[in-house]
Parts: sequence; structure tokens; C-alpha cells
Amino acid sequence: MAQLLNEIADLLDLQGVAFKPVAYRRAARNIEDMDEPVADIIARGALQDISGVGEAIAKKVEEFVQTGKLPYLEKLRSEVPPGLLEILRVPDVGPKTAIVLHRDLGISSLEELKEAAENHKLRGHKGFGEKTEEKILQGIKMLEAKGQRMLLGDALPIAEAIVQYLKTSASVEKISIGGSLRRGKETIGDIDILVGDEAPARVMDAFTGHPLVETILMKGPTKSSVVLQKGIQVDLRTVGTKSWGAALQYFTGSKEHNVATRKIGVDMGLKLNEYGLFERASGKMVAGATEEDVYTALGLSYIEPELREDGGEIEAAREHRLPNIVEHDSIRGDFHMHTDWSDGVHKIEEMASKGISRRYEYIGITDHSQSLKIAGGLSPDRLRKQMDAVRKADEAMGGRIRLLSGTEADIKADGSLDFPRSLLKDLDLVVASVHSRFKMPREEMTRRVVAAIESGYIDILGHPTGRLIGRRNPYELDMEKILSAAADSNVAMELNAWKDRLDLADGHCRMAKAAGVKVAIGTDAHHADELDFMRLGVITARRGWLEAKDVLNTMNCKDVIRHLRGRRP
DNA sequence: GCCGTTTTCGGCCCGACTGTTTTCAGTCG
Repeated sequence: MAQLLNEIADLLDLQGVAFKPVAYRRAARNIEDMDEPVADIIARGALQDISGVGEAIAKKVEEFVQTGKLPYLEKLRSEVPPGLLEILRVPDVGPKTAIVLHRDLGISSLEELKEAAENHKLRGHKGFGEKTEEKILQGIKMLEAKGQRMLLGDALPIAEAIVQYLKTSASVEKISIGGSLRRGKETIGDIDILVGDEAPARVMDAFTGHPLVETILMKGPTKSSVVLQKGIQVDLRTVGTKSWGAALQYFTGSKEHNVATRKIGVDMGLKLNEYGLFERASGKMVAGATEEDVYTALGLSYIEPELREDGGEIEAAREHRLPNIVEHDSIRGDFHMHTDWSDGVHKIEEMASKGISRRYEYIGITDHSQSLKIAGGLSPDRLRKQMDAVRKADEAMGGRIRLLSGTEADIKADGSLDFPRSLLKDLDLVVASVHSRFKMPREEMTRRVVAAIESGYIDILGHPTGRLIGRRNPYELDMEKILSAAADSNVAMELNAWKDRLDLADGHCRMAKAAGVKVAIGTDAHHADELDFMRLGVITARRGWLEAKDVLNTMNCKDVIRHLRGRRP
């Protein structure tokens, strides 16, 4: 649905229509952000409750869901050559340029544009010169080579390396990651970095001179963009230090959050830009040195970067009822990891020492169960042996960390668990996950998972939707039903922190919290270093508005053990 | 097309960089 609305926006753009494209894109984005199927929202009669969806768009959405057709879109498509849409994807080519290309030069596809640029047919026309021609060719090349969005867990280390490089090579005064990366989105389009410094020229030179830089897209006195190897775009922006807070606020986004905050400013007779918050009449600066100052001056509580998605945080900040979202150092343990007993790399003791170095109070050893042969799942007999091994290792730790003996038990197709109950009840911790028959119909899959939740033998539902970001869709599930069953049985939902899972996703975390279900962040580490994925999990939990009390592994060791033991039949 | 601590009509965030211009339009974030 969101795709169709975005297409309508593009087509309207290409017809030179004003304002409507913005409205359609806003509706598309907010519909896309919903964690509930559009059909269900329609059934609840709540379509127009979505911000940006009014009468006209609601009618079109309902029409499409009911009939599978959208005559309005079909009409637009018939009015605009289909190839013009792909021309819009070329960087630096927007609707105005595309219209001119089509109207004056008869270009109506990417192929034709490429050919015209290569044969220098563009230069000479009003507004088109040699450079524009080159830029368009370069843009088409980038489009063809364009990689997918990066995972949060892949982008973060690259960005941190560049920050470190600029700190040492240009000794900048202030520096921070910005953009979607600072907000902790699960995938990142490009990397944004902000520098607060009074003499930015040397910073720009250092940045564009970074050894990994392949192409310099633009370089100005305060703003530069480069492309690294593998097609990763990095934008650097500098401001004076007295504007640091306003600039960081601006450069963190999201775009929608910025529009909303700037509107609040407008309503108060203020103007917000990256240099500060100013009185519109006098031009006097009201705030800007810190983000806190800016939000306070707008009558808002400070809003954490992870919440800045225009998803209700502005209203909550105005009423000073924002959640006190979970901090990274509140995490006291990890509930999900594998060792060399199944498909992990390291020994129990090696995982434990990594846990100690992370200052954990406890870790759960949860190797695979017997059905998952491909991952060396443990037979009941082997699991008994491992329980002994974990206990011995635990004793050897001398109280520095507590090792919980657990399993990641398969939930079989019929909803039963992969070990006999007599065995499960002797474990400290049972994570249960779906690893087979991913394509079950929604109702059947829901029944399967609910059966496992209601078994009374599981503590945590592992990677609840099974999605792999950019690679595998979530299995079909009625999340409301799952959460309701979990609330009744006091079973926690895992937030699997492995970098391509992040499952539960942020939106589902909010649903879990609303349903009164606790979230357990587990890394699913198969290597000791992967315990560090915890921070991706915490970032996602923060994006899901979770507070420390909503997250199971903020509990201290004593309480966790009491909690788990209390659940044993 | 949407929306309202002024508003149900008349607005709709704001600025850097680029290229092609003799002062600005288009694109992007």
C-alpha cells in the first residue's frame, strides 16, 4: 500500500502538482510504519486515525484493499510514461528536471537519458551544461551499482572509525554521528557525521582525504559528501560550537521529526534551523548550544534520538510523559547464546569470560535442540551432560558470573517442544523458537506458537517473527494473539539482537509493552565477540519505547533466578 | 491532500551546494 501511495506521489510530482505529493508520501510512510495489516486497521475502522490519512486517501486505500484495484493510480500511470519514474531515481534529477527532459527532449526512460547524455545531446538546452551531463551519467552509474541499505550493525563500526579518524587527524572540538544511524534504525542508507568546530576547512580536507574515500560527490566550506568503497555514502557537516545543539538536532532527524519541531517553533513565533532557535521578529537567538536547550525552549522534554520518528514522541514530550527508555549499562545479562556443544565457536568458559568482561551478572547457555540437526542440536542425553558441564563451569567462575543452563528448543510444526517435559523442567532457562516450516498459513503458525507459549515450559519466545533483515520476510503471525497468550502465561518475547535479526522489531516492542509482555534481549551469539550485539538490541528496545522495567535482563541475578524458578512447573 | 492551543480555509521547515546564471532554480537531506 505504501509503495502504491509513493508511486502516486512520484506521478503527481511528474505532472508538476504541488503539495499533494508530500501528503501522499506522509500517508505512505505512516501506513508503512504500522505493525498491523492495513486490512485489520480498516476492519477496526481506524484508517483515518493514522496521521496524514484523511478522507480521500482512506477511500483509495479501502478501495484497493477491497477490490485489488486503484483506478486513480491507473489513470495517473496512463498519463505519464513509465520510464520517467526511473529517471527520478537518478541522484540530482528531480521532478522539474524530469519534466524538462521529457517535454523538451522527448526522453522518457533511463536508457534514453543515458544515451542522450553519452552523446552530449543534453548540453546547450536551457539549464543543461557539460557538468550536468557528467553528473547525470555519474548518477546513472551509481544507481546501477547501488547497494542495498546497510545493517545498523555494519554501519556503526564504519562510522565510529571515521569519527575516530577525524578526532585524531583533525583534532576536532566536537563530533557526533547523526542521521538514521544515531536514531538506531535497523537499516541505514548513508552515514551522517556532524562536527562542531570554529575552523572547519582542515576538517573538510581531512574528511575528503580519508583513505577509504573513492569519490567526492561535493565539497563546500561546511558540507561535504563522499562515497567510500562498496558504495557507502558519508555526509559531513560542520557548524560553529555555539550552534552545536541545534545542528545536532537538525542533523539527527528524522526529517518528519524536524518538520514537526520546526512547526512548533513557527507557532511560537520562532525559527529553528541548524544554527539555532531564533525569535522570528528580532532574530535574537533563544537556544542552540545543546539539544536540551532547543527542546526546552520549544516547551518539550528532551527527546532521545531513538524516539525521533514523529511517532507520538512530540505529543508525549509536550505533555512531559515520555518514557524513561532503557540505558545500555542497565543490562545485567544475556539470555541467548551458543557454544561449541552445538553450532557455536567458543567453549562455555570462553563465553563466560566474555560475559565477565562485559560486567554481566549472568548468561544463559542455550544451545540448539535435537531436531536442528544442521546446527548440531543436542540430544536429551547430550543436554544432560551439558547441564553438568555448565554447572562445573559455573562453580569454576567462583561467583564472578552465574551461568544458567538452558536450551533453545525448537517449536515443532504441531507446537510441541523438542525435548520431553521431564528434561525441560530441570533446566534453568528455556528459550523456544521456530526453525522449520516457515511458510505455514497465518492461523496455523499462530496456533503453533501459542501452543508453545501455553505449554508452561518456556520462558522466552526466541526471535518471534523469524525475519532476516533484507533476506527473509517474517513468518505470518497474528502478533496480537501471540502477545495476549504471552501476557496470560507470563512468557517473555525475545528481542534477538543478532545484527540481521533485531526481532522483535521496534514497533513490535511497543506492542509488547502495551500488552504487558516483558522483552528479553538476547544476542544469539555463536562467537564470544557477538555478545557485543547486545548494544544493537538495546538500541532497538529504546526505539520501541521500552523502559528498564520492561526488559527482563535489567533484573539482577537473584531476581532473574527467582523469576525463572518460579516459572518451573 | 491534510490539518487546526488563532484557523474548516489557507497555509504547508529550512538552508547548503551546484551549475548555469548575471541573481537563482533545482535537488537534497
